[in-house]
Amino acid sequence: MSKCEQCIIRQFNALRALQKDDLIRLSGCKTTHTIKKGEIIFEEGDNVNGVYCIKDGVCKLSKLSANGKDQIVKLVVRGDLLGQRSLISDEASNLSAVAINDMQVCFIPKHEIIHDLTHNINFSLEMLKDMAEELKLADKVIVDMAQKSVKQRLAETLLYLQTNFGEDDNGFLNIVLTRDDYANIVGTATESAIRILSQFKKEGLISTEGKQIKIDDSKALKLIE
Amino acid sequence: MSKCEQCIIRQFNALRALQKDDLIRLSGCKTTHTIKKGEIIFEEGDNVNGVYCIKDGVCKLSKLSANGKDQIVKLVVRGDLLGQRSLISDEASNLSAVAINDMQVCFIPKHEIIHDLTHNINFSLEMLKDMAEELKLADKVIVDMAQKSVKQRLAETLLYLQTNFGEDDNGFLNIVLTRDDYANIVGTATESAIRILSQFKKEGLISTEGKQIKIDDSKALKLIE
DNA sequence: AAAAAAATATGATATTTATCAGTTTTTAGT
DNA sequence: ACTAAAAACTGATAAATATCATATTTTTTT
Repeated sequence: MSKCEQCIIRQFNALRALQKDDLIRLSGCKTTHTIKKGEIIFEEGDNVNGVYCIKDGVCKLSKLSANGKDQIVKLVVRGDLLGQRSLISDEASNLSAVAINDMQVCFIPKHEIIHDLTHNINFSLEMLKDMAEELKLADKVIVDMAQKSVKQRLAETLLYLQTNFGEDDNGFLNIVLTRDDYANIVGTATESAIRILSQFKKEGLISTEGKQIKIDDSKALKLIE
Repeated sequence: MSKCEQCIIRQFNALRALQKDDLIRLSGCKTTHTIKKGEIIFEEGDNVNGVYCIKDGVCKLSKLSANGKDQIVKLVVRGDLLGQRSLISDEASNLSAVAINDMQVCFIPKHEIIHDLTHNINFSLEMLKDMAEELKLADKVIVDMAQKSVKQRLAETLLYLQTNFGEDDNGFLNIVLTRDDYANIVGTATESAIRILSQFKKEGLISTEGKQIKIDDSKALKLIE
């Protein structure tokens, strides 16, 4: 069982504000889990009862729309917390979380997080800062959704993945999404996402090998109108 | 000069967590302002240096997109705070705020808010809760933008205005927006917003008198596809 | 290794939305 | 009350995107 006080992951999120004794307490009650690719961590409407600290892997946060399509709102990655939003509001989750990769996570029960939030002002302030940052990002997504074309949004998504996940030795993006995921990030029909990726390929902006995507001309992707 | 400790508006936002002595301190350093319809409160990129508490009136929070159109992200109303997001992140504002009505606001300097955030855990927790609520709302907007048609979004906006602002004696919405504002909330071209409103009118869903809009058939508006 | 299922791909077409151009109506300023 | 400017409106058309149908490829299961 790994120890929170020795875990470097906490430096990436609000848990960095906790002191040694708090971390030791967390270590005692947290549980570590392996989550397989495709597994549902929680669904819209579930009571989450705690916070997940992502040690490794990626999951998608999505919301079902009236027309039956899932809209991916955010990718949650190594170092992020998952589940804080609804914990703080003390309500069921407004989003579903599904693993995109095999994941390693620690689950910290709600009670413990509440304890730290109410007793450690540095922790609540860090949480507040993180939430403010998330809100800013969400505002940006709203504007992009409302004002940019599907092609632009898809190009931006590819560039986002490049800067945030990097590339492997062969130049492929270090994250593999289905075409359906791309469509659900960008907010379009799966066929449209596929079509645009094909077009990018024809124009030499990207190349693909199965689900893997390589960005060949990021400059041109940035200039997509 | 009105006194914070006697002001009921604070019950509507995180300031409700403050005790009498804190409120008296705020009273001493806050400034009260009248803002005329159309006036800019702050712009994207401005340093806001404090938080506005809205005593009366409405303003729009918007962000300029690459194509030169403003996207309205949120309407800020009586009882809301304005400017917390960027204050907490300690950075320039990511949004512009423009008065839609004549407004009455109190401006509380950054330093004072920071003082309360760092010394009063109830206050930071209330702020955190408010921010979590905002984030949930933003997630919903993202999904709507991505998955619903312009017509649906416009219908929803009308219903939102009805429930949040109510109607006057003649049944008109208690808030008056320009067609351009409607377009910028919904994320469409001004002509498209106008066209859809005209269509709603023809179909008997709404009626208009200048900029004023009356909802005649909210059931039908809810069923728009 | 074969069969079934799922994901990817592409074409044809319909629908939605944007753009451009111009007219009418409303608002604001003197 | 008059004028100029801004906002609202409408039509014609173009562009973007969704939908439906179907083929191909990849993945999973047996």
